[in-house]
Amino acid sequence: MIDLTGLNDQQKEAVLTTDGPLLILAGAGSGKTRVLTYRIGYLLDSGLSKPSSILAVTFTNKAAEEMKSRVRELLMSSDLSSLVDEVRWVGTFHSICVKILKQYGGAIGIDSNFTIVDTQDQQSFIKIALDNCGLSSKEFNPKSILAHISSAKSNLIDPGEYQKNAVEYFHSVVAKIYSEYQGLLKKNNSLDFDDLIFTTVKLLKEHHKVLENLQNNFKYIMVDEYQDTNHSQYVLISLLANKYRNICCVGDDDQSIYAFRGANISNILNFEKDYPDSKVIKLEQNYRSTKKILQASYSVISKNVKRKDKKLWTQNEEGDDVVIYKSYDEVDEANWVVSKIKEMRDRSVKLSSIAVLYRTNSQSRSIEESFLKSAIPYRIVGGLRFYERKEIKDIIAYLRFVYNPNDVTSMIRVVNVPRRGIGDKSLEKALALSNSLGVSFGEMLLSQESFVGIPDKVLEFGLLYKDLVVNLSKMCLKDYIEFVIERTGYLKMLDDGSLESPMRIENLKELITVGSKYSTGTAKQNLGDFLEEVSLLEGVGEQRSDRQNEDCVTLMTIHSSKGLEFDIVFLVGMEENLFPHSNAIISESEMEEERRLAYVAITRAKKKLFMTCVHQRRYFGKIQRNSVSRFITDINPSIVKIIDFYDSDIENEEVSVISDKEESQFSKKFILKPGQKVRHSYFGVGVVIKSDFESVTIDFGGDIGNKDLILEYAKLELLD
DNA sequence: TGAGAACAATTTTTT
DNA sequence: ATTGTTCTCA
Ligand SMILES: Nc1ncnc2c1ncn2[C@@H]1O[C@H](COP(=O)(O)OP(=O)(O)OP(=O)(O)O)[C@@H](O)[C@H]1O
Repeated sequence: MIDLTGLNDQQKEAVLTTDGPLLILAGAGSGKTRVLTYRIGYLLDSGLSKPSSILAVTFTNKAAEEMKSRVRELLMSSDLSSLVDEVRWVGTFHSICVKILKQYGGAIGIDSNFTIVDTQDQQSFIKIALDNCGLSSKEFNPKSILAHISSAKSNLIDPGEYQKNAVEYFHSVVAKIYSEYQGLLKKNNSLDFDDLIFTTVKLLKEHHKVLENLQNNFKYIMVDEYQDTNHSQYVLISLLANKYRNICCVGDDDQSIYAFRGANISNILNFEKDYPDSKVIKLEQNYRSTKKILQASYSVISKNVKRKDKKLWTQNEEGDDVVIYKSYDEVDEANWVVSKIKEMRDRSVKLSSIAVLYRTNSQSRSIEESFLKSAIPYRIVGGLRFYERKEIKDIIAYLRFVYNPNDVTSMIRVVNVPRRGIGDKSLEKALALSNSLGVSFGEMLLSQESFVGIPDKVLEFGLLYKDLVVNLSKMCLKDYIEFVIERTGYLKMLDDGSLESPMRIENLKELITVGSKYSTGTAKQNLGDFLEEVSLLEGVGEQRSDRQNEDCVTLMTIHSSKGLEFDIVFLVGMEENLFPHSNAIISESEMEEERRLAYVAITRAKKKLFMTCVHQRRYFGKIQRNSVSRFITDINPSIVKIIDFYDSDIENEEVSVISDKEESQFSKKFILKPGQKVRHSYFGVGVVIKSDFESVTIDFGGDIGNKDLILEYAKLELLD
């Protein structure tokens, strides 16, 4: 039995409103995901639906994972554990579309063993496309072209239509490349991320049978984080829901943070127009955070002008002040965070209840280094992604070529890795041969005896390929991956005693671990599923067995933290130009998105929130100074406690906190004249060069030289 | 063909 | 600052 007593009245209503269109519009931590989870549980428990008739989608892997695990937990504790494995249609938009395309894609000429190309592959294809069109990739930035194509695809615009709409010269170039690019993908039996959705929509629109089939199957559809859907995803959902109209969308317009990749808030704002018979439920009680954290989040989000005001309340306790640490540089910042975490660990706080969040992936570097030194276990989500690492991509390329003898792209990637003396010339010759004979490159290698004119070195590679193919059905996937790494000479190549080699070998071991999940059946049977999992980037690298269950701190971008919650959150790099990011500051709408992002970040915290900013930070190897983020100064000072870096060496930092307004007010009154001698507690004695109301430049002489300080925080002592 | 030099890009966020 | 990409020459 599903126990609904853990829900408030509105939540209960949302769970029990099973039929007809339903929109749940609610702020952070108000239990939206909880409602979805219980709704799934209730649908199953009441017998209203079979597990396979429920479709629940969201946008990020992390959020999908969260939803899956919450559903599993609920079912396990409600005597419904037998159904857990049957709830199959819970996942990201992309993974759902892959499932649909694998099954029905044939109708529009999609081979069921298609590969999904990642960003790097996409860029190579664009470069080739440019080349084929006689255009230079110097003149036309491949990234920019890709961005245009991607946005076209999320709006369901195909190359032909794009061409028609093109006004500027650049657009017509994009149109040409777009068309060429699609041709290349097709030839390689590949789809990119945007294609997964676009193609599925096309399939549903063009093949009524398939659409009907799926419409009949998905009796209940639920979408989490609906504010993040783009046009193509919106159309997809509308199509699927059009029969039963039992569609439940959940979201929060204040948490829309993916507009940069085409997400459209009007999808959620227009829900009531799309479904005039819909019911709208608002949830206003926050169950996650303390009063102070909630207040901080409100003072940030309420500054957005293009926003429907909604206010959350909570019965949770007042909680502690938001602690702000102003550090010297990113190393100091990281060390401070780690030292705080150490203190907490010593007070037996669970590390898994702690998260460090940042705006950009690059910030994880300094934090990670500090963690490594301190030996505190941590886990980085996303970032320099596992699957993007060269060694992983290389082995995957071998596997793909084995799986699909047509996959020339993968073959080209590894044919000479490690070095086999196969250069452009030999390769071109061999490729031309297979092309002219109309056989796949793989087939040609396998029956090489029957072909003349293959270069010697390529023949040798062919023997290796043959061996790989033959062994595919002889062992399980885990052993097979190991075999490939060994047999191709890849391991030997890596093991060259260089600095990175142990790390790379470690990564390959991790890949083998991912493969070990497929323990039943041969590699031949599982390779397809494995490759699909890997290309959907579903948390590879986090599945490492030794890390999975270990109690460790989570490091991730704010974007990937959406939908999650932690007792303790550290928000690092709270500086102007970093967060809000410099690229966003010029545009009003992007600025609002940054602010929503800050709102998401703050509302991840349940009990304690720390924010840090630095005095100076290395950026492209250069030192940059930025002022404190507006998202810090927007918070009501009465719930904030500030700690400055030069005090932190002193034993008890709590004592030296400047929290009274009087004190900071007082220091603000100083207007320093050039030539004034001052003493700074960190840099020592110096001479003022120039000063205004807020900041001061001081020459400390020697190695330190000129420093720009913020008057308010640099507690300066005047000397005569 | 491969090694090394010269050069360019990288750091906004995800699938 | 670091890493990857392209160019040049032996
Ligand atoms: N009625 C309730 N009673 C007790 N706890 C609740 C209740 N509703 C939600 N919670 C708790 O509040 C927290 C936030 O819930 P949930 O993650 O579902 O919110 P959300 O609205 O999805 O948040 P977000 O918008 O940030 O994703 C969870 O820890 C959940 O267990």
